[in-house]
Parts: sequence; C-alpha cells; structure tokens
Amino acid sequence: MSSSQTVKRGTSSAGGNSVLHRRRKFVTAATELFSNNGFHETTVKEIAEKAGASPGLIYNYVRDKEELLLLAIMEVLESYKKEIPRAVRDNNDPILRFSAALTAYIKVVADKPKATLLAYRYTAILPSEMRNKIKEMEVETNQIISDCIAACITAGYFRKINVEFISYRVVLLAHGWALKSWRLGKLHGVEEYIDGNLDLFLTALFTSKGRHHYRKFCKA
Amino acid sequence: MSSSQTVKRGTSSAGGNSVLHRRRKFVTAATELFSNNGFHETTVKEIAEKAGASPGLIYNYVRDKEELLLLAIMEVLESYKKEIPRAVRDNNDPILRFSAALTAYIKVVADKPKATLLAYRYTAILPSEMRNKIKEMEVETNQIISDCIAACITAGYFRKINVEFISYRVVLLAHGWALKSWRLGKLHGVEEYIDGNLDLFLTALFTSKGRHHYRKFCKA
DNA sequence: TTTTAAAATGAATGATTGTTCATTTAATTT
DNA sequence: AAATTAAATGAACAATCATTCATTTTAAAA
Repeated sequence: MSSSQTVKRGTSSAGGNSVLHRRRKFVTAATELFSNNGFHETTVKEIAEKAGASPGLIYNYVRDKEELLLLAIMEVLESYKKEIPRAVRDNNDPILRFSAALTAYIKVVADKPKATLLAYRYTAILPSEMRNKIKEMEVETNQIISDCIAACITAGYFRKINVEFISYRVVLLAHGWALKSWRLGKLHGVEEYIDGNLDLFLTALFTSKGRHHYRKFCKA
Repeated sequence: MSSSQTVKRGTSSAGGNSVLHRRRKFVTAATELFSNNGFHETTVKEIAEKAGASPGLIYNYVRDKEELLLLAIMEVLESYKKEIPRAVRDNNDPILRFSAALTAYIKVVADKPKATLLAYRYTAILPSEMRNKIKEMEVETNQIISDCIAACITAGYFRKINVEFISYRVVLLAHGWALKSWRLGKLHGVEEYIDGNLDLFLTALFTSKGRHHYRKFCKA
C-alpha cells in the first residue's frame, strides 16, 4: 500500500532510517525541479543528477515519477500542518490565535511560494487515491483556522458568520501570496500583505465587543 | 509575428473570416480537452478528432500545440474583459458599480471554472513572450476593478486603503471560486459565495458615509 | 471542361523519455 | 578471505506523440 516493493524500511541494525533519508534526497531534488521547471518538463534523469545518483536507483525508493510528485506535494502540506499549530499554540486570546494562524499561514507560503504552487498545478494529474490524500491534509489544516474563528465567535468577538466560509477565505488569501508573486510580481512585501489583510478581516468580522477587546493589544 | 505562415486571413471574396472560424473550432476543442484532461495529457490527435478534422490540418491554423494553449487561455481572459465592463456600465453609483464588478467577475469565473484554471496551471510553461501577453490582459481587467474602488474612495464611501491591494483581493476571490470548486468541492452555491464576500468587503471598506449611503439601495 | 489553387488527409518520422534489468560496486556476514 | 546480500549503475527498450509532407480531395478560376 505504501510505496516501494523492493526496499523495506528499517532493515537490520539500530535506528535504520537511512532508506527514508535517501528517499528524501530524491524528493527534495524533485520538489525543486518540479517547482522551477514543471513536472512534465523535468526528466527523471535530471532528478537523479540533482540527487547525485543514477536514474535507475530512483525506482528502488519510489514506484513512479508520479509518486515523487505526490511526495513533493505532501512534504509542502506537511510543513503547513506543522508550522501553523505551532504559531497558534503560543497565544491564548482567541483573536490573537486567529491573527497568529493567518500570519503563520501566509509566512509559510511565502517561505516557499513555488512549492505551494505545486499542489495547485499538479494535484489534478494524480490518481484519485493520491488526490484524496492531499485533499484530506488540506482539510485538516483548514480545521485549525476554523477552530480559531469559532472560538472568536463564541467569545463574542466576531459576529456570527459561516465559519467554513471565512476559513476558506483565509486559506485562499495565504495561497494568494504564492499565486500573486508568480503572476503579478511583487506589489508589496509580505509584511504589508499580512497586515493589510489582517486589518481587512478584523474590520469585517469584529463585533463592537471584539473591536474593543482588540484595542488593548494594539496599545501594548 | 501572429500565428501561421501558410494561411492568410481574409482571402478573396467578402467578409472572409472563415479561416478564423475554423481556427476557433480547434481552439474550443483544445480548451475543453486541456481543461478536463490537462495540456500534456491531451494529444493533438484528440484535438483534431474533437474538432472533426485531421491532426495535420491543425498546423495550417496554428504553429504549435503551445499556441493552441495560448489561444485557449486568451479566449477565457477575453471573456473576462468583455463581461465585466458590460456589467459595470449598467450602474451609476460607485458602490453599485463595485458590487456589479465583483459579482460579474465571480459569475464569469463560475460559468467556466475549469477554463479559468487553465491560466493558473499552464501560463508558466509558455514562452515569456506569450506569458507577457497574458499578464497584460490580466492587468487590464484588474484596472476595471481598481477604477471602481478608486471612485468609491473619492466619493468618500470607502476608507482610504491601497487600491491595488483591494483590487487584487477581489480578483483572487473570483478566481477562488474556480480554485475552490476544484479542490474542495461545493460548500455553498455561487450566490451565497457572492453575497457573503460582498458583505465582507463592504463591511471592511465602508466609511460611515458609505454605510449610510448603501442603506438606501438595500431597502429598495 | 480544363487548369490552378486551396484545403485536408493520415501514415511515416524523429525525438523524447519513463522504466527495466543485466551487470558492477560496496557493504555485511560467516 | 570467501560468500552473500544490498545498493547502485546506465545502456537498452518500448511506447508515446508532436510534427511533417507526399498525396488526395475539394473548390475556384479560366
């Protein structure tokens, strides 16, 4: 079910994760090449070259060129799933948690915009089984944002709007940074992008109680 | 510079745009196939088949498979550039013009979501000369939105925010419908999507004068 | 009708490239 | 050291397809 028949993970001796390490080497090489030149435009030979190995060896660690794509996309999504909760955790106030989530999401996208676009460009070409895995991960990340928003609503800081709706808007916004920088070039820096959008969101969502509550943090 | 060496447009007789018509046939066939199955996954043979012709003939009307892609993308963008101003024109009040622009944009995207994604997926693989053409068209469409926003600001209805910034957010939002429906499936209908987002935008942007002014239209 | 030109065909071409596998190299074990 | 297993190589294979072009069909002109 997982990936490759010929290689068993964790053979012999102690820790024995070297197999996964070598696989990661191919995946990162692939990620870079796919991001810069596109999936179809990248040959397996090039990936091997960049990873410092021969083309044939790749097939010991991966079934397909396609699996390499799946792993590349998943690596990106996993970094989302790791970074965002980390940022949220550091805050207690619902509004600050929301802000942190939004900020973290945009920042992690801004950190590797091209890799982010991989998911947009190439999820479609994967078989549905793989597509579902990706979709699943996205939904999980969305959930984090949704929870923040819901908390703000129950605290009476945000007015009662559809949570999923706003959640998706936040996600789109974050991805928007990657989409934008590729298509329109830079109009402004990430910081401005974050601040501007956060301002827009809060203004649109605050109740008067929320607005009041938030003032405290601005002064500090 | 334009497209094909072997065919001159507007030969002989009267109107004589039949050449362009036959070319369009290939382009629409290509658009559909590229949208559904992807560019690389579509063969020239398939395009010819769908257009009811032979593969070889395509090359009388188009230099490349790539040019077919360019034309497919441009056809979509041109429909944007046509529909949105049409909707804006019917309104006089700045706020209504803005609303109309946003609504029209989302609707035209919702009308052919897959085609919209073509630009996202495949602009990157086109040679820079073609890419620039596409970018140019996008900027033109953006300009329409920007003008609406600027008008709202000078009328004192919107607070003074960066116009380009908001403009891009509107565009992203519209595209977001296509991106979403592909990735997350339908959470809600287009109408809800439009209303919800319009509400969010207006709440975030209104001055008190603007809010006041807008109430009139809501009652009517 | 005869001639000439345009439109259309589709089999053949040529180049590309993912994948395999017989073979070599390196590491482990006995 | 010898034997055995794992890791790695890279040339060869097979399939795919964009593109071409000699040929046929259709239309227009003389």
